[in-house]
Amino acid sequence: MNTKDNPMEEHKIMSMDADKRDRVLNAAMKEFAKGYKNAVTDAIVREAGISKGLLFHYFSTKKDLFLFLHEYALKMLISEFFSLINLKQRDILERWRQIVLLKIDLVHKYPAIFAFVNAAYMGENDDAAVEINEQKATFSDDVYPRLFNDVDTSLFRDDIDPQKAIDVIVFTMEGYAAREASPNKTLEDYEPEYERFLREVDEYIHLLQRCFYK
Amino acid sequence: MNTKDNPMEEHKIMSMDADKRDRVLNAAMKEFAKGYKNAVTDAIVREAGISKGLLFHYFSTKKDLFLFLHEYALKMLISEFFSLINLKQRDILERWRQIVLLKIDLVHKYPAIFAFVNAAYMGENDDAAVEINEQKATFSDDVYPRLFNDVDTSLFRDDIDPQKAIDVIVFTMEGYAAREASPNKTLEDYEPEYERFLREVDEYIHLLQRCFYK
Amino acid sequence: MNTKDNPMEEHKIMSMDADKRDRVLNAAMKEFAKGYKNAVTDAIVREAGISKGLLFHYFSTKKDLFLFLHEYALKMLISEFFSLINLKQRDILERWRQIVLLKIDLVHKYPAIFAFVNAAYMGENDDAAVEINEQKATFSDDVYPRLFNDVDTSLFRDDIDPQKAIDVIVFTMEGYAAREASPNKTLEDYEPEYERFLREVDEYIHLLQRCFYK
Amino acid sequence: MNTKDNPMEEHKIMSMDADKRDRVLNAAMKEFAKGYKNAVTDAIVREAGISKGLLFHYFSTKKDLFLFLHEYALKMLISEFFSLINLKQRDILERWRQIVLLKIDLVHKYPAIFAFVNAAYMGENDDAAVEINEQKATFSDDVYPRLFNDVDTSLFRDDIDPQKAIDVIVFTMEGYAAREASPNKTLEDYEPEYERFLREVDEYIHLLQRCFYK
DNA sequence: TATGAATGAGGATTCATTCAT
DNA sequence: TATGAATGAATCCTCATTCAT
Repeated sequence: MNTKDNPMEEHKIMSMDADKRDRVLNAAMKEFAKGYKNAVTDAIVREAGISKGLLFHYFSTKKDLFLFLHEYALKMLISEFFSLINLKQRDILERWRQIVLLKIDLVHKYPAIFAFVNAAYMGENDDAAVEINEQKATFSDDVYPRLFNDVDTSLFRDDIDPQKAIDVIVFTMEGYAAREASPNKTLEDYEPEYERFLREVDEYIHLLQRCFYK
Repeated sequence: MNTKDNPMEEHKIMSMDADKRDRVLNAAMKEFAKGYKNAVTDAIVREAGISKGLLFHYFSTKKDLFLFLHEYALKMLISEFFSLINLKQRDILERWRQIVLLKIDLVHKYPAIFAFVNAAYMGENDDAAVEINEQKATFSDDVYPRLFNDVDTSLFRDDIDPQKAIDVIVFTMEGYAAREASPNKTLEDYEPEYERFLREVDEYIHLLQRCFYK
Repeated sequence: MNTKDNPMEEHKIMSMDADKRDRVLNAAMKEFAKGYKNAVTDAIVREAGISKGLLFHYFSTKKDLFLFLHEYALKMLISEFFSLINLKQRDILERWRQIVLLKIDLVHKYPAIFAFVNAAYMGENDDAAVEINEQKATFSDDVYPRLFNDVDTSLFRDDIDPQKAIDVIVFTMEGYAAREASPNKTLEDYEPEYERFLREVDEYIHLLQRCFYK
Repeated sequence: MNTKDNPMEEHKIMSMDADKRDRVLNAAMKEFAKGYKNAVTDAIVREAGISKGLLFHYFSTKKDLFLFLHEYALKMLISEFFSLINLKQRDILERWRQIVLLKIDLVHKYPAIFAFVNAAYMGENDDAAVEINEQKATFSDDVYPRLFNDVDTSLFRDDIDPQKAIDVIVFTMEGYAAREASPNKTLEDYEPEYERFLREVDEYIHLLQRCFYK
């Protein structure tokens, strides 16, 4: 992930006019949210208002576009995320509450990006799938340490392994999010539920505080 | 879910010679593990050793085959799973250990089925995707209650909500499984890791016992 | 059309049990009413309640079945028609009235046969189309002379060519029938119109009587 | 039928290079002369010298192509026909002679179009068949009134219904044309017969003049 | 850079016909 | 005779990618 061989910085598309580039990338994300195979390049160029030829001038293949986009989306979300989170708060459970609120904000700010990243699967055996999974792995390897390495483990009871406790907290945090997220729901469907989400998250937090903290 | 009006029992394919049917269904699962769109009917018939015409004699469309297969796979796994699990053990953490072992067994017994069910996506907005999601939802609605409704909640500390505690346990159980499962790994890759898995699972179990139980 | 090389008499199907044969031929007519290409052998055997193999035992190809059926239907209609018509009446206009009534009767008695014969086109360039057209030509060559050769030409004005007058009458008779027949109408649609038909036919007859007859 | 919202004018194909478009439409007509089902898209593109993809770029389905073609052919024949006919001549029998000559001209000028329009069936119960029939009905409803509404009925004998007389004339005109036209004949087959045709047409005309006119 | 017409291999589905029983 | 499972060539349509301008 060092800057030297970062494919993004050197990608042809970066020399495109910024406005147009945004149109292309947004159109592509929107289309790829259907899944790689279901996405059609024609729809992308139509939505972006550019020609087929130009798309393939900048991205030599559909796969190239997809891979670039995935990396781009992931990087954008990460940098946005870390620019907003307050890493001063070293109580992991309090941080969790913060993360939940931040995630809700980001989903609203970049709904298309989330939809795209979630849908980015491509079917397991495809050649590009490997690269995608590597990107996702890199994402985790990059993000989780930054989020959870510096937490204040002195808050935990002395008779428990802090790393395992952190794991349980993270699994719960993500498990709950996954349970509430349904592929068929739209942003509007979530709106009326936020209060419940926050209340339930607090209940998990309190439970874990009572059990894991001194 | 009762056997009488189970659409599976009445499916044309059930009148096919059992051996051949198994070849077809296995070939189809293997191919669909790539994802719906990536799967090619030609590959299925080649692998199954039957003609294209015969496949479409039994399944009127690719989608029909896919949907049948998904239901079939889910039902088979569920029934196999429940025929092996000991529901007498009402300590949820002990039951978890059992489930882990059972899952490892089943993954070895039916690797293709697991690969298929995991990969079964179809691209978000397809009409059939809705059916798949319904099947998956039905699966959860059917399986989780049977696994976790009758656990002995008297083991939990009196000052915690047992349902939330169960949630945390289930999230941990599944989160750990998901973290260790990688789409790029084959069965052989897991082999040398089982001891570590079991040790780590035990560590989570002990942590939660110490924190959640009286 | 002489008996010696009449393919019908010698056709394999004639050795089939009469009831079953009727089921087959009716089913086939019904299906071929959609047009040759649109007709599906599966539908025929399903409707007839016989096996695919048996159909192809009796008719070596779909084309054979179609051709046999066409000849069969035409012959049946002709013989039925001539068994009912009174050829004593030698006034061509009176005979026309008779023909109209007879045709209405026959359409009601054998709706499927009429539907089939009308639809029997097969697309011009097809190899079988030639044979069909020959059968239709033979039909005309066979029927028209029997219907119109023996009419009483002495009724016509002396200053007109009787053959041309007969032509005009036949053209009118058939043109009117074609104009009223619509491919989208069913038998029921015609029901309430018969009175109008008969009245209009009479008007043409009177017009031609007044103009052509002495 | 007004030009403004004529769907033809707006069809994608109209943006194709005129030469190529003609090749495509001619090839399609030639192929569809076999009937809708017998026509094969491969043959069309081979004959037109374009790729499969291009055909389906302009016509989203085979049916779309067929329907467009039918409307196109009908419209072209009608406009050509009316641009040539002299509607000053209000004697219907004289007009008939004109129509016959005109038709012969048109059949020579556009043999493929005539072949196509005659063969355009599609099999009775298809949804598109309904549209075809509507187009044909519109055609008749459009053409006949323009041809026969303004004829000079004062020429007819006072004791006959002019409308019925016109009907008889039209039926004769069309009946004779249909009798002489055989689906198996090619243009060359007709060549040596024109003199006979014209003579016979004149005979019918004289017969009807003598009988129907004052 | 920018266009969009053109390509053609690839894929799902149909259906007449065969053949072992 | 009778069955119906099995075949596979034929057909419509899709879509990533190229290329002349």
